[in-house]
Amino acid sequence: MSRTPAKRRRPEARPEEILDAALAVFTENGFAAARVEDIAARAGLSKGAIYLYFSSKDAMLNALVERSAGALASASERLVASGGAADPEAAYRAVLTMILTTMTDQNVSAAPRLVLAEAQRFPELAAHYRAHVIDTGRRTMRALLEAGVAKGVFRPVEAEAAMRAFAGPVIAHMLLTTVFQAEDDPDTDPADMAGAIADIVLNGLKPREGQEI
Amino acid sequence: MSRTPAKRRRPEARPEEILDAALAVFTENGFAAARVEDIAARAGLSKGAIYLYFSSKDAMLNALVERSAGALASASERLVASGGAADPEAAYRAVLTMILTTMTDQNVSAAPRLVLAEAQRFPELAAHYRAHVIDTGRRTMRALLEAGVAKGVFRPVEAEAAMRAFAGPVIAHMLLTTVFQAEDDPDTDPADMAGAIADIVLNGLKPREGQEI
Amino acid sequence: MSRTPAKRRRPEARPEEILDAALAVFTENGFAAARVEDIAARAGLSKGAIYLYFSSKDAMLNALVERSAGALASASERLVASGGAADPEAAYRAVLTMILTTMTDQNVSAAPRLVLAEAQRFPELAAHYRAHVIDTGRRTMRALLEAGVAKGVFRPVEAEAAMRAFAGPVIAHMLLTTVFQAEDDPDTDPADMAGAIADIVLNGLKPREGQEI
Amino acid sequence: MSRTPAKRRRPEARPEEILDAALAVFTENGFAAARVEDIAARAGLSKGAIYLYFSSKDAMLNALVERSAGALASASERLVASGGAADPEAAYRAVLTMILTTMTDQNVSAAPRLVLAEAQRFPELAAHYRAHVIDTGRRTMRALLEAGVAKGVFRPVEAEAAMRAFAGPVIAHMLLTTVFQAEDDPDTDPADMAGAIADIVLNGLKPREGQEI
DNA sequence: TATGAATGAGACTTCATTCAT
DNA sequence: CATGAATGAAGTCTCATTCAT
Repeated sequence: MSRTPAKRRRPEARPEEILDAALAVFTENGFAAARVEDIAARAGLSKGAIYLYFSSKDAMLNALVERSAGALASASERLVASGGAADPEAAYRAVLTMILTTMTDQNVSAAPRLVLAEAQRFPELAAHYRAHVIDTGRRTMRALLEAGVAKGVFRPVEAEAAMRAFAGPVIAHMLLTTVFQAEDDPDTDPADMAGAIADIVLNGLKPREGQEI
Repeated sequence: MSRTPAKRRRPEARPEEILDAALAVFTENGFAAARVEDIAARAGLSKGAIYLYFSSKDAMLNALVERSAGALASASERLVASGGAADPEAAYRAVLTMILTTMTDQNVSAAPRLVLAEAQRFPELAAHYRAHVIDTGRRTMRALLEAGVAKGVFRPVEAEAAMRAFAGPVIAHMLLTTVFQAEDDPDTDPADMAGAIADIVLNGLKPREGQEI
Repeated sequence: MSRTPAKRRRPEARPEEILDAALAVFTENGFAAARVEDIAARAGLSKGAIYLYFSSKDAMLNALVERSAGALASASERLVASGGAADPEAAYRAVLTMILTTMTDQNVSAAPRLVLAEAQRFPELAAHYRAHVIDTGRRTMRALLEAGVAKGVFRPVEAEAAMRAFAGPVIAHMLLTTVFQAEDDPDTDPADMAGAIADIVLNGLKPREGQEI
Repeated sequence: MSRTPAKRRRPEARPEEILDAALAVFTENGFAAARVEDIAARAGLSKGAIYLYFSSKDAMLNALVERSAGALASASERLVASGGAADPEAAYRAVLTMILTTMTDQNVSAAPRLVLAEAQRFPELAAHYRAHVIDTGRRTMRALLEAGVAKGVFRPVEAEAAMRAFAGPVIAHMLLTTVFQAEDDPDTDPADMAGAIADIVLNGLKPREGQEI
């Protein structure tokens, strides 16, 4: 008459697991339409247990975004450090390839997409992302650009425009391969796509003879 | 078994007015969190009156997206037509300037941003936008690109990559100036930004001597 | 540029037409779920016009029931008058045949069924029907019974029981052939059914030899 | 994004309690006009709790009717079994007395009355009752009748007519003592009434000398 | 008289959150 | 720590009723 042992839980990683579940449910249904109960079920917990780890649904969203922002920011920071100065062109290609490859993965792009979707409704969230992700990215690119100009491989261009030229294609690619993906879309290899985009953008930054600016 | 009444006249443009109100409320709060009553209030109507024009909240979203998609698609189509073939570079500059200028207006960018936000949750909506806006844009760009290659002012580049290079900066700019806008952000002139971006991208498409592909 | 003439209306009978429409819609959907707009449509009028003739939905129900009650009561009263005294047995057979034949018609039974359905919710309505229809019926039957007893063709039986024995089968038949009718139910001829029922009930009222009460 | 709480224990008989409450409210106001909140209040629960047990208001009505149909059908079946064959006349008297006694209780007659009221609007509901209650009753009566004919105590009469003669008075009595009851109505003892009705109906079924059919 | 746009109360249903166990 | 029954606020949608035309 004894019960089955049943799986023991590893309670240390609980919050992380919950956030994973929350991210999945949020991206699928949108934050407002996501039900805490679904998140709980996905995390293998009961509704009530969620509140032992997070004080509210909002708190989960915040934690999620912060986690994502932190990851992206530190990734970005690692990039500047890792010898971008030595060969800015190669660095840019590497960065682009890496980002496009990662972002093509639905799981990785989920958090940024979630931010995109909810930013309007939660300004603090947008602000956080802006402060951590966007500004870090901006610094990264600016550094890359300055290094390139210093080495003579890039023309001196307006930094904000360069930033849009750099980051825009990444966002476009992410959207086209996730939210706006059609079933019959041929899925291009992210690395190839990164290469092709880099060809255009880097070429666009090259100094042209007989050109002042 | 009794209620209270009220009055008002019907400017037969009601549906449009309601959609305008809906767009505003949806972008502000997100679709799920938007209350029909708020939309009604903004449209100067009572809750119930909304349902004389739209059968449901969902129907409003659909109508909204269709209206926006139609507008964008026809704008895009007009572009191909209007002598892009004659001077693809000038055409690209014109297009970019136009789009950036319009999209900087919160009211114009509202619908596309709404689609971005809700696409995940409403796949049919994403499909509609994809079929009408994205595919039309794709055709437009491809035509521009081919014209340029034919004239020898563009290198032959991978069309999908070019599309990301073309459209990406626009999206990036829109996001940076709307959702991720900080108060202390200097607001750059859209035309200047368009010019700067065009410099980079067009330069990136120029044939370079001693270059095969 | 002239408009078509369109059918002129006969405005005198309006209220009656509206009541007919109301009866149809009420029986179909129940009073609460019936929509004034549907009644109006059925009557060939606009929603608002209904209120020119009836002050409320409730008023229509009342008028309806009163009309039906009046008809039934006067029919019942005519019965007593029409020489029931001469041959009570024949009179009972005639009455039963008549009622069963009429009640088998969905349109005729509609009002009584409506009363049955709504009586609980509208006590005044039930009271009205009771005072006009049921009590008149009760008097009719009592007269029939007394005439029969006087002539020696009926035993003296408890009047209330006789009333249930008389009226009950009619109600049962009405319910079985309307609300509880199955498609594959053979539809018996009302006159035959009336005859068969009369056989049983009249036989039940006959004096039996060696029987005191 | 926040609510208030409360508590209570679950007597695991919740569904039954809710159905009892629902039956009361439905019969009082009719299904359409009944408010879930009132049902909840009568069951000692909050509005929301109802939906933990029933998925909708409709579901409650269905459950209610099924519960009632089951009870009536099994009661009816028990009757056939319990030696109706031995003495059909006594059996009929017993059945009639029992039913009239039970049905005079407002609580017992509530469900059938509800079905009567809503049958038109919910055909599946009528069909369910017909299949389970009416058909079972029909079989019961037919068995009783055949047993009586076999024993020579009943004349062979048309079964459908007999059914109406049997069941009709019960329905009539139920309606007269519930929905159409006047305050000043003397309330007759159900057993007496059953006896008086049985006298008439059974007498009506007796074979009469010099009678072929 | 007749229309039908408009109102707004109201009802069902959902779901974040709490707390007794 | 965990559960899940319970609460109740809130939101969508319906529809009786009114009134400007």
